[in-house]
Amino acid sequence: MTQNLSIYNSLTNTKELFKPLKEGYVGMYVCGPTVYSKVHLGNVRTFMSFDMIYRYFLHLGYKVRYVRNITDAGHLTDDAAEDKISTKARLEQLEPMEIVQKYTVDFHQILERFNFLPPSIEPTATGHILEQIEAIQTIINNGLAYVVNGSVYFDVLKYNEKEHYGILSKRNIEDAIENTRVLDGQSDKKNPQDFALWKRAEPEHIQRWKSPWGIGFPGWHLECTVMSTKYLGEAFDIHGGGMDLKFPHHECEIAQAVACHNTAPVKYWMHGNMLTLNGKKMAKSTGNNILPGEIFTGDNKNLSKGFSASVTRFFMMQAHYRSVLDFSNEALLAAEKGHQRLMDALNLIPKLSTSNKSTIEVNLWRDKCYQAMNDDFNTPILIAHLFDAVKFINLIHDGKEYITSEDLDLLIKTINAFVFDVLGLNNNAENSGQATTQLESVVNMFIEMRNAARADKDWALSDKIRDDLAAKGIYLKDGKEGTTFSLK
RNA sequence: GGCGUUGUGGCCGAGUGGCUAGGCUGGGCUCUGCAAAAGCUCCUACAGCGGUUCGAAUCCGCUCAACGCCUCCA
Repeated sequence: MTQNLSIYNSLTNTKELFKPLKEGYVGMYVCGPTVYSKVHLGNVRTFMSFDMIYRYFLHLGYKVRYVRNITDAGHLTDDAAEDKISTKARLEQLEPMEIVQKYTVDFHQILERFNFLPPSIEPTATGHILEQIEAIQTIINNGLAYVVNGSVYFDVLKYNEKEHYGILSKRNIEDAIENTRVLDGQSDKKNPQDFALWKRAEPEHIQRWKSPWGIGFPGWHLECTVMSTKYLGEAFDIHGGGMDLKFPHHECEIAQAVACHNTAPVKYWMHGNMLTLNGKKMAKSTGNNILPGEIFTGDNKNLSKGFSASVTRFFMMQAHYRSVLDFSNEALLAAEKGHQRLMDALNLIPKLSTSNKSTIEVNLWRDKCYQAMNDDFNTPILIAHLFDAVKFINLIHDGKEYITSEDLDLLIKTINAFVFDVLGLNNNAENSGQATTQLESVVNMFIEMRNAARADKDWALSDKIRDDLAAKGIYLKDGKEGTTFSLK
């Protein structure tokens, strides 16, 4: 089962059979958030894709070390020698680490709400300044970086003499040079393509550390190289991130790693695609975004109502992680109904009766689920198969198909594994054990009263009970084998 | 301007050189006191124009459109 998993590798632009560097183990690094503001739903999508991937590896029995960093040292902006975190800090009269703390907590709370598994290690850039300085020194020693006025730059042209800068993003440095815009304040660089490894801190700059080249702060590409190497080794299996990080960020990571260790750092590069809103990429800077909190409350001009975390997750899992997904209220409403249908079927499982023969091929169905996931984590196909199971369950419940207890066990085991362990969905209706049991007994009481009324053909009372319960979010359904209810 | 991706039925979204995606919506039927649910069923698409092929929506070319990266960005 684990042998035929194939992964689309952005480095080769092909699907490749996944073979871990060390049998049975997976090392995975994913670029985490810059904690200078609230994450928006687009950010969440990428992390969710890799959460699903992490979950599937675990499900297959791999020992996974999943590293996802927190960028708390800030990134350079193009027009000032200071970074986002420091800029915001001054505006709000807060310590940089106060901003970091605030938005790190926010990030964690959001992910927890969406039922994310925590990564194995969540290192911070500020916690690895020493390692970054060491790496810079190594690159300088290897002749691939130079020092100017207290800053250190990576010498892209020099690197490109022996290596290919652009191997991931499929660019040629020569083309890049021709098309580079002339930017102000880059006179320190030998070449516009060069990127900062260490940046001198201006006097007003708040985040600053001592280094052999003076007081400053690390360049934004370096932390990922240093932290991935430290926790996963000089070469590791999977590096993930959003499509928009491919260039320059990931390209620079490759160059830095090669410059340090003379070895390609990553075997499989994976890139999740963007979540768009109104056909455009979500971005903090343009205001074209939805915050996760707004999804829950519905407090956004693009939303007619709030949606649960699990519905949102289901919506995202209905698209392949490498496809652009467009967010819309209409799509969310559709996802909500589909999600409900899936959960209703799962709730029906305990009520199924078994037979001495099966009229459905559970083994075949199960294999199809694995085939879908093994084909580059194709969750939309998996979900299509899950709806086949929904149909099975409903038909068995209606007495139109039959299943043995062995097959039922397999069905339950498989569907639970995929719905809850791999896709990470929640079944809200069965969340709180005791409360649910008590609610169930009370609702069943009403159902009995209503059945008595129906037996007397007292439709007025019967309908009143149904309508009043519906008004409280409890919906009755009259099936062949009695009345059941669902919560909304 | 350079590099790249995409264009699928009312909507969202998979996939494929010839064979059902799936979800949502709408129509019909079964069931039902009614409704809901469930089941069955119908509406059967692949931007446009050429080319390759026995056969293309799937491969190639061009056109149009959209998006992403080239600057911080999931």
